[in-house]
Amino acid sequence: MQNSFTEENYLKIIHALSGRDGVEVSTNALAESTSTRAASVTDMLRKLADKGLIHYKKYQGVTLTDSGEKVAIKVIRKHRLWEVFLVEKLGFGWDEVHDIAEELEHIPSEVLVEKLDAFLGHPKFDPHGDPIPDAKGNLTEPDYLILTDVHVGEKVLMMGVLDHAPSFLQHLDRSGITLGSVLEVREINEYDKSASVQINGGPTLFISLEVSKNLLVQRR
Amino acid sequence: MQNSFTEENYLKIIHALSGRDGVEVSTNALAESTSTRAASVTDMLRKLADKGLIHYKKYQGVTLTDSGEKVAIKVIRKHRLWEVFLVEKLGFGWDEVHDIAEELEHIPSEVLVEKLDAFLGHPKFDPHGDPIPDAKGNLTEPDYLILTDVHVGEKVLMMGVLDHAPSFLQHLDRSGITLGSVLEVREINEYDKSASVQINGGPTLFISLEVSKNLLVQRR
DNA sequence: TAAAAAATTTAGACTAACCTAAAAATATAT
DNA sequence: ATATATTTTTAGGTTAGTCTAAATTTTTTA
Repeated sequence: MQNSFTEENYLKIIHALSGRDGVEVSTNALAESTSTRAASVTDMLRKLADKGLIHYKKYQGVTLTDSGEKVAIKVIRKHRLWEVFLVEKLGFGWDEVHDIAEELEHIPSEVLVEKLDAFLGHPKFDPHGDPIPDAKGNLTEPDYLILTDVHVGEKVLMMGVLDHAPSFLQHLDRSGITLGSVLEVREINEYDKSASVQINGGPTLFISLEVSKNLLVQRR
Repeated sequence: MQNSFTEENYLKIIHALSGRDGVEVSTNALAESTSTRAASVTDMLRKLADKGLIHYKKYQGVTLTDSGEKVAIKVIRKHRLWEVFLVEKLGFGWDEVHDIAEELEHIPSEVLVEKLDAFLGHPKFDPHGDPIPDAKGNLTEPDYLILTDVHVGEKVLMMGVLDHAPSFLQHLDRSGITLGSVLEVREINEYDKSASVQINGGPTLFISLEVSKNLLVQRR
């Protein structure tokens, strides 16, 4: 049986909120993320549970079943592949593609996804550095550091972002920080934890804690 | 205001059934084309009329208003551009793309369409030879002949198909007939109007009236 | 041109996905 | 440990798009 646009969105969001360790997701958290009311979420959870896509006991929160996880990962694969297409082929900025990919991710057709993947050269990461699940549904989150965990003097490689908000991404653009940038932490301000960071051996700039918390990096 | 997936489909189908001269389309014809019942069509027509997208008087059939025409042509533009993408970039066959394009055509975003158009090199025709409306909504149907109107001895260029059914397109593939093929009518059978046609100066084959009726060609 | 047939619309219902308001269960705090 | 606050569910409603069955209008035919 085929899942609806809405069902796919719930599964995707449960996957995201559930995290790597598959922790229970609350009704309210889902209401927040789906921009609906808790009562509507309860309706949908009953439906998803009936279809065997989630584990649901009243008042206890939900987790994905294996079958629900499979669906969620397929949606994520499609979302991230379309984002690569939009940026690499159509020339969109990384701050512009989320909403469009949000629509494209629900286009059904296995063969479309596989042909798109091949056309794009089987990319491993999307324009925000998020890993793209393979055709079999294997999704391995690389264990990056957050910039706040980097010590003064260390040089790291910019690998991804946690916040995908256009305003955040545009801020990075204005700072000259993109995927692959080399960041050297020069100084950390004791008072507000802001950092002085040298970008690609060039200009040094101040990065607020808020920004640091959303930058995923890799040592060396 | 934004039109729904379903509304867009009705407008697109009314456009198709209405033809160049904008003739009235009947409720039953729409029921047939949308795979719904006449009663459902009536409901939708009232809604589209309320939105000013169609001219509708009870029992009299419908035509598009200027505003409805605009929406229909935008959908057609998207459908045909996505078909070009699927065939030219992803390597689908012309017999495989209709259903996928049927989904993609409803993805909203003006800028997506324009970037896609540019990426594809502003194509004028889709993989079935149908003209692609430009960004301003100008759609000029070229006046092709149907193969049945071609006389014995004439050489024509294969420009498009009227039937988009996969089985028909696959039949053409097997016959070696594609867009751009040169067809020379050698003989027309008086009895069943089947034709002997030489393809690209090579093999000559028999083409039934049913097939001839669906081939759009141009004198050269 | 009246009767029969066909096409269309109306009436009343259904499902998916949402809502508000109220009730029930769980969590927190004194 | 009980009262209060928070979270979640239930109950009952709404809208878009569909349905069937019945009523109405238009078209065809005799």
